[in-house]
Amino acid sequence: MRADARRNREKVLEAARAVFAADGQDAQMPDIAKRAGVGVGTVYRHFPTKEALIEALARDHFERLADGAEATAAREGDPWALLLTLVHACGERCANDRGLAAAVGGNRDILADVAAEQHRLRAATTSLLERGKASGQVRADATMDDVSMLMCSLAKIADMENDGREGFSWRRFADIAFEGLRAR
Amino acid sequence: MRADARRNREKVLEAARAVFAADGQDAQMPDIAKRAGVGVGTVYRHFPTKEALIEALARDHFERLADGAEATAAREGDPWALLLTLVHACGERCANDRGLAAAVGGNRDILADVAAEQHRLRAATTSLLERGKASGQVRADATMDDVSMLMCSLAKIADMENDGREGFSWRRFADIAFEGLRAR
DNA sequence: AGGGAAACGGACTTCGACTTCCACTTTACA
DNA sequence: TGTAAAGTGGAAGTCGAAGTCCGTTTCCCT
Repeated sequence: MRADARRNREKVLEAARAVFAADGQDAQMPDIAKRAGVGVGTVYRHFPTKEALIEALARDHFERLADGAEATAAREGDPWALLLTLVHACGERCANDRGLAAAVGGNRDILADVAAEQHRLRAATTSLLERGKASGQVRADATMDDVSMLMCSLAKIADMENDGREGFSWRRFADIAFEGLRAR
Repeated sequence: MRADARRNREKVLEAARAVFAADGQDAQMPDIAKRAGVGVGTVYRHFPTKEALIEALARDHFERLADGAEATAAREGDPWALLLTLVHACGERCANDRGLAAAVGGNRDILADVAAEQHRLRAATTSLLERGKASGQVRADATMDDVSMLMCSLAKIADMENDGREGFSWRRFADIAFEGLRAR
């Protein structure tokens, strides 16, 4: 691959990240091209469709999420606090990136393309969840899917907060909903 | 208004209800017209834009939600159970109607148009919330917005469940997240 | 009954997005 | 340096969905 091509590919990815972060899934290709300082043709040379571009970004995002989750799961200490950390990290990222929020709460097509990363994320979360159950802090019937739902709903609330919905706070919501997983 | 016009208006509303329930916000106008057994021109005669049609349906939905909430709030008995009933009713309706789910979790334009109905819903919920606090079942710092966020997230989870997302269950999620409002 | 206004239907227009195409430019290599 | 292949830009093409228009039909009132 030619050097200028590789450079442009990076510029496109970088621009796409920014534009999708700001506008979510309905970011527009010409905007991305303009921001990258290239023509739309160049964008399409590197990513045959908009969906392919979204997928590349989604993979990137989920990789980071999974990395973060594995790092958190590897830490010593209070499982409850670590789980909360993990959930907060998800909220934080979704709040800063509407594209990610859309991907997390999004259609199954995209999620299928990042199945590997998703699996790592689930595995890390599950291990923390089990630790939490063992320590008696997490309710015994909690499942990975419960945490999944929590994360997805969190993505939605973060997105609505970004939309300017009064009184909405993803941090507040995360704290409350997460309490529902506590053993009693 | 002519009799046939009124009849057609009802047919359109009825069809729109069904199509939006099944397809959510991206239901298509020709589909609605076909289902109603009329031409698209007739649909546009009664509702100048797609948005106007959505708004009419949303108002209808929120009216029912508000009515249900007020009825629940007026009942005697355990405030906690009544609040849960109310939250479940919201989930149930969202699960049965993707249009409603989209409206609840949706853009502020639509919600602004049903401000009055939303206000009744909020008022009824608030009164139950206060009863719950007074009885010591609900955490003292809970707010109406917390319940709002819970309902919106519930709409999202119900929608994802309808999308066929494995392991997702709005009832399960409602129960868990709602527990987060319990006083400790 | 009959005339005129209201309503209807659905082909057509518009519009806004994604995507393609190709004349031109840049790079890499002999 | 010259040349062929790779890459570029952005105007034009395509496509799907919303919305319009007008000849035809239906209804209501006298």
